[in-house]
Amino acid sequence: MCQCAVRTNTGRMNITKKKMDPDLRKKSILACAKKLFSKNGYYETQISDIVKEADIARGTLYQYFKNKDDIFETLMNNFYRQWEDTVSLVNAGIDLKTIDPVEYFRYRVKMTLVFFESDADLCNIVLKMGQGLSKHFDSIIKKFEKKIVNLISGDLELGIRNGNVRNDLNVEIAASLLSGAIMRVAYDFFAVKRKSGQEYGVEKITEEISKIFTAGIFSRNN
Amino acid sequence: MCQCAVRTNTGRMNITKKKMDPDLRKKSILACAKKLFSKNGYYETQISDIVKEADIARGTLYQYFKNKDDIFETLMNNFYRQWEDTVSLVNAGIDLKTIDPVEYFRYRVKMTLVFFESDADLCNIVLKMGQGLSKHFDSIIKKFEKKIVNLISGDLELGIRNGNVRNDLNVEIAASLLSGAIMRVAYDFFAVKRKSGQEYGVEKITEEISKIFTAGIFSRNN
Amino acid sequence: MCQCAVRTNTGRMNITKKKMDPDLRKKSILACAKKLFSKNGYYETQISDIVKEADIARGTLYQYFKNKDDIFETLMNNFYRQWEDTVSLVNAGIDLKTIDPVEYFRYRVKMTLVFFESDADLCNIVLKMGQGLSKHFDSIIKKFEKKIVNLISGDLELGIRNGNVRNDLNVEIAASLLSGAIMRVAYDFFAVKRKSGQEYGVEKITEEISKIFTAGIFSRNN
Amino acid sequence: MCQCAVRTNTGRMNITKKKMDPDLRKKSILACAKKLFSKNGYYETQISDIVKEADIARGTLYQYFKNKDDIFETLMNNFYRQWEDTVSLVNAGIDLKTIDPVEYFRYRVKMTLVFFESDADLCNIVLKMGQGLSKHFDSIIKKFEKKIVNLISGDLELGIRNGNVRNDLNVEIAASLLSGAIMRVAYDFFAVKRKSGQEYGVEKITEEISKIFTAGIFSRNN
DNA sequence: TATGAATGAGTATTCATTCAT
DNA sequence: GATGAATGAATACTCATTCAT
Repeated sequence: MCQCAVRTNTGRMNITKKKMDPDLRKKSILACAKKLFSKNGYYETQISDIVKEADIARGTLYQYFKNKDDIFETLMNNFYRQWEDTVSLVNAGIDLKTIDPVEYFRYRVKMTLVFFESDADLCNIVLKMGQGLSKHFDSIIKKFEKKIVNLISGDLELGIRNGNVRNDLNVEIAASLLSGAIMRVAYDFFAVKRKSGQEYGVEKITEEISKIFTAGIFSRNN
Repeated sequence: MCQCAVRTNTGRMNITKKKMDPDLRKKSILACAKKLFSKNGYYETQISDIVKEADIARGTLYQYFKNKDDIFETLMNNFYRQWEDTVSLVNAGIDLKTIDPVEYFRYRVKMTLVFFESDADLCNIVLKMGQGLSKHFDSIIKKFEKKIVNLISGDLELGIRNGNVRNDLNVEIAASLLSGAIMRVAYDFFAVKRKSGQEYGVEKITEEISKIFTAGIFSRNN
Repeated sequence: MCQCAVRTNTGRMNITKKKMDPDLRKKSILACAKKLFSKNGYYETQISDIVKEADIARGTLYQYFKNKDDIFETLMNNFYRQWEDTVSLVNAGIDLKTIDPVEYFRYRVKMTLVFFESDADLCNIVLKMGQGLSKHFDSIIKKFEKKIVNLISGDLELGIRNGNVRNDLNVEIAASLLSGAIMRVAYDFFAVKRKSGQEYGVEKITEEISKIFTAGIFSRNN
Repeated sequence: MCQCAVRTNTGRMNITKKKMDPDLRKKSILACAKKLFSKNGYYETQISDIVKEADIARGTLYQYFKNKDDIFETLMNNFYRQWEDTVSLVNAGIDLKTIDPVEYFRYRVKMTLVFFESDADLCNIVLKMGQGLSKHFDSIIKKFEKKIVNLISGDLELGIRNGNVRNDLNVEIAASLLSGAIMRVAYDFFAVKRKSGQEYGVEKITEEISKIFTAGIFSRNN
């Protein structure tokens, strides 16, 4: 159960009123929904589950959200905004002029992982269900997918212009590859809790990813 | 209030019945289902859609499949079997003793892409919906995911033992990364038809992936 | 081919909704179901019949009962409980020490008939469909059947010990016989409305049954 | 599986032809149906079950019977005819003029039990499902029920006229009671195999039933 | 005559949404 | 605002019966 429900028992027999700041209530519903969507997916999560988890009445939910889709969309938009904030260079005070390109790549990877690590449920929803949802959500998902690929493409093209990235690199393919690689690692190591094997932190994983893409996998003599 | 009808007979009456070889019919249903699952996902594909697409009666479908899940599972298992066949080294007559390690890596990547390219719908289903489905399908999906990661891990470990792969590579992370990278590229370039941009063939993409992982992304001086 | 509609909203729109005390509603559904099961049997009673009879929406029924079986089981359990209450000696303040054995037999018979007479529908369901239902209900039916036979057996054995019942009576056969006899009479005279012939009340029938069995079961000195 | 199927394998691959005397085939289907109706009841017995049990094709069944009801009706009518034969006095060469009334009662009871014992399945169907079936079968069931009650009533009235049965006996109630008693005993001891307790034969049970009813029904001088 | 693939009306059940209280 | 009983279109699945082979 969500811990966010404040109960103010005013009635006597079977009416239990709960007064809560609308903003908090909305957040609480979102939190519960996120948890359930993450665990069971969009289709296997029922309104009644969310309502139970949030400890509110069925009807109450509809005072905060137009419908089930609205909840999901809100979650996705939040995700999108947070992701933009996290990976933004501006917020970090990075100076493109002075930063070392490999350092720069490492930074991007790290921030992406940091973001995913910070909210396993949200990350789980996006990475797991990604594109398996109805046409309805396509636009939102696609927006995010495009953004991430564009970001990577931009970085790669910049690198090529600066001579830091080899100029025969196919940016389109590389961007697709990088986004798949990083998101999959994030999913495997942060979204689903690893049953066996060592747990790695963001630093360690960032390091490995950087090394692979920086120098490749094979020994130098190849 | 109640008409109390003893089940009225419902057999068809005056429309010509087309009998078909059961094997063909099953395949036909599977083909239609695959197309629709690929297009609309599992949850948004209705039995009635499949039945309409296959141009059969509702009941006919249930003579071939226990239920909706059964259809999907069959599809997934087919996918799994075909994938194993395609990427198998044995079938290709590869000799691990003599093959060049980079060549070997290129071969693995290529066969995976070949496989995904050969059946865009099947590939779409697996890559798109991957883990976003009900708990029900977890075992099948997980089996495939595990298999692909194990395969990559095995290859990497072999490479390390042979001195072809740098021995400080974290195999666990690298395997996750590689599977994500390759499957994402397959999805982007084969499953969803690219709206804009150039179309690349398997050869071209294999080449790019190999280059990135063989030597890294950055220029040698890094 | 497929319209791919994301579940359209289906809540009611413009018809006045009558809210009812849940307890009353449940009782009302049960009453309607009882009536229909009695009239048409379990298999020939459709959920849609019950829903029509109760003047509620399809979905409403499922807020009160898990499924069709659940309704039937509830009815049977109610029956069972009511029967126990009715035939219980405790409730009637009977003193086994002082009561005349024939009087005692008469009392048992009478209370059973009283019970069956009080609810023709319930009695009809049990007596009519008795053992002809699916394996599902076996346990409930069997429980009742066993209970009634045990009750009679117990009475007979007590009678034998007290010297009131002839000691060469085969209790097993007699108990089966008595339960069949009494329940059949109850069914013939209370459950199905007699088309022709005289209507008898509980008193009259009790009297007749007692007369027939008294001489055959009890010791001569009675 | 029914043992009645004669297989004449003429085809080679997947067509198996069985030629059988139409009368035998019909009997075989009836035997299988009886077994299944007895075990699972009318509604829980599927055509596909019967067909499997009889080891014939679905369509073949419909060459022998109009529909499912037809099979059941045939079974019921057979039952009815056999019962009439068994309990008929004529067949037994009984002389009403000379037979002792108690002996006569005992004979009736015994023949009824003999009949039920001879075919546990048929007996099970009738006794178990009795009146819990659809309106459709009502007429058949009712016919049998009425017949048995009439038979008993007739005997009792004759007894009264002859002074063998006490003249204050309520024939209507007694007939209902007797039919219920005897059929229940038949069901308990012959239709369902007794799990525990002693097994009694027809003689023993007839004896007990006679003893119980003799004293209560017949005039004291008997 | 035997077969069994095909049929489709019928049935139980679900669940997002509404609205009287 | 909060509640939760009521809604009913939608959906999966069944199974007696038919008929082309």
